[in-house]
Amino acid sequence: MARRTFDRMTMKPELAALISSALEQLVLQGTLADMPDAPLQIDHPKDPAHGDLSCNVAMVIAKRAGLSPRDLAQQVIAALPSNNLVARSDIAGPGFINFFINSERHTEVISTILSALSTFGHVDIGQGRKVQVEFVSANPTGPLHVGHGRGAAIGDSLGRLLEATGWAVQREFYYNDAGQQIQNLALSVQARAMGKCPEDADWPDDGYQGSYIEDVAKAFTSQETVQAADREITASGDITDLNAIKDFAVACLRREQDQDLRAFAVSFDEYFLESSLYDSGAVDETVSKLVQSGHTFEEENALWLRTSSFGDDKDRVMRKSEGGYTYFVPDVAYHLNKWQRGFKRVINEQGADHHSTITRVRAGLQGLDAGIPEGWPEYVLHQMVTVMRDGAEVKLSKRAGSYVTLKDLIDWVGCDATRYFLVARSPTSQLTFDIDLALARSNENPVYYIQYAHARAASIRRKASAALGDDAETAGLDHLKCLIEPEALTLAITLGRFPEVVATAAERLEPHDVANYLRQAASDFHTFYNAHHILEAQPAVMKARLALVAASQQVIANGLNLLGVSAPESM
RNA sequence: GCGGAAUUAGCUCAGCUGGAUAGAGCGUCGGUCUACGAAACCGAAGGUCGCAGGUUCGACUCCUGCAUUCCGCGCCA
Repeated sequence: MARRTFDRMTMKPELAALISSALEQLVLQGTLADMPDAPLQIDHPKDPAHGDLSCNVAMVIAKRAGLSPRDLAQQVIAALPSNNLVARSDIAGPGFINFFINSERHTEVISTILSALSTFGHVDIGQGRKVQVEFVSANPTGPLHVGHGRGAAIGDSLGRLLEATGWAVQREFYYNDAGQQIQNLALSVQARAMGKCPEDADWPDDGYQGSYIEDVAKAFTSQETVQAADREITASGDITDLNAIKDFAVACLRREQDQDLRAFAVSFDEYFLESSLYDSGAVDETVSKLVQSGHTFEEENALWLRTSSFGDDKDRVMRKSEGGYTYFVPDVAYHLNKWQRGFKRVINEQGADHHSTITRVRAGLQGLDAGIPEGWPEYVLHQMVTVMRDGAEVKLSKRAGSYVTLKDLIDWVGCDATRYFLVARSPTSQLTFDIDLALARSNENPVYYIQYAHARAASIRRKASAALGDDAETAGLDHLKCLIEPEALTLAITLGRFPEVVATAAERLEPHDVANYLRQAASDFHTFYNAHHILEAQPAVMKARLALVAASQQVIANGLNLLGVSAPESM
């Protein structure tokens, strides 16, 4: 039912139906023994000479039919029912059937866009089902770095894509606020508060060295008050009270991370604290369930989980000989909690350096015998980011010391460019972030290239509306058959592909598809703009072109929105 | 050593889950503003898709080896 919104917006299913009935016809005639079992494959050819859509069915079934692909293709074409979609069809190459679509069918999408507006591209695949996207999930032990930025850009964009495809999305940030690293944080702040430096002999092992630790220490000793997402803490100033330092430091860094994320236009529905799993007893409960299920054993004073019976290469310690749990135990408890909250679908976006945790967490969940499917949860892993400037790698940040922060990037190149660059490449590729390119205000820079297309469209429409009033675009919908130039038709075809791009990007969990599409859409728009004057054409043509411009602006805005990048009216 | 990811034009990267002559952008070279925004457009040059086999009508895509790079491999998180 909901699928039909999608179907109406693309011509593929319509063409598939025509070909299917042609094949049925051939079966009735006895030319074919039966219908092909695989679904028909219909593609957009790269070469315009190969038509608008093409189908390979003749090559696929030729052998079984005992005919040459080209002969079979000829028969398929002859058996095609009459319709208003296909203007012409050809046989090409080894047996492709190429279809040329009636140009009115290409431009009718303009009406669809101008009535759907910001919902054009939405496709109801999820049908309101719940999905959780967990991303960023940085430890509150320091500022967010560029890797977190990549996770934030990808995760948030995934959320937007899933929303656009009909899912009820919940965005969650998991705070590891209970482990050894938090202890190190508190010790580092304490050391700073006592006037020590990382160079000193008695500086804590594995202490954090960035200058932000000094800031936290100063704030603590001067008894400042910090407002983090869900709590307010005033520092006692007592530098012997390690727990007080810990709570205060965590609050400080959470606040800083929250501010960075806000500057990055990323927000969350839920901040889930690891410590709450200890407080509620969920961790102990998880452990005893695993023990009951018989998937654990004791050895050398420690409790182990047989992760190797769930695909891990060796078994893993759950409870250390000194009594504490290893980090993946609360992770399992956390994911059980997600399952119990009713998320039949969960997507975790993380850095690829955490790859090894996947097997462990899934193994723990299987060991619970809680009816959780084997491949749950899903993971999207992104590879490392390196930052280049003036041809050299940038490694240090003033504030964090050892890594470039997300805030550094936003300060250098702005939120839009940062988000675009971090989301525009496949998560599986290592990413080189070129500061000089991101700063360029020219066609070197894809962000500005796309935004410029949007601003240009807005500018023409402002001029048109001042000269002609606001209804010229609507009137243009009655004259769409005036759009006959190849540049106009190419643009309209590209605009019409948008819902398919959104659906595919959401299904494959690959937001960079949208970035690539936008570059194509912007390019087609610029080409059309340069080839044909809009405001000086004959009235009917002018109005039709204005409608096309309005539709282009809308689609580019919708696409940029999926990436969390702004769509400026002027630049 | 084991596991994961990557390898495509000088550079940065796509390649729609197996389709036609492998594509963009940048860079290089050459054109286009007395008209709606030149932050743009048009054209040219540029390739052994890391290497070797295999699967089939058809392979950058799938399978098996090999090479190189990155990331993991703790009773750290």
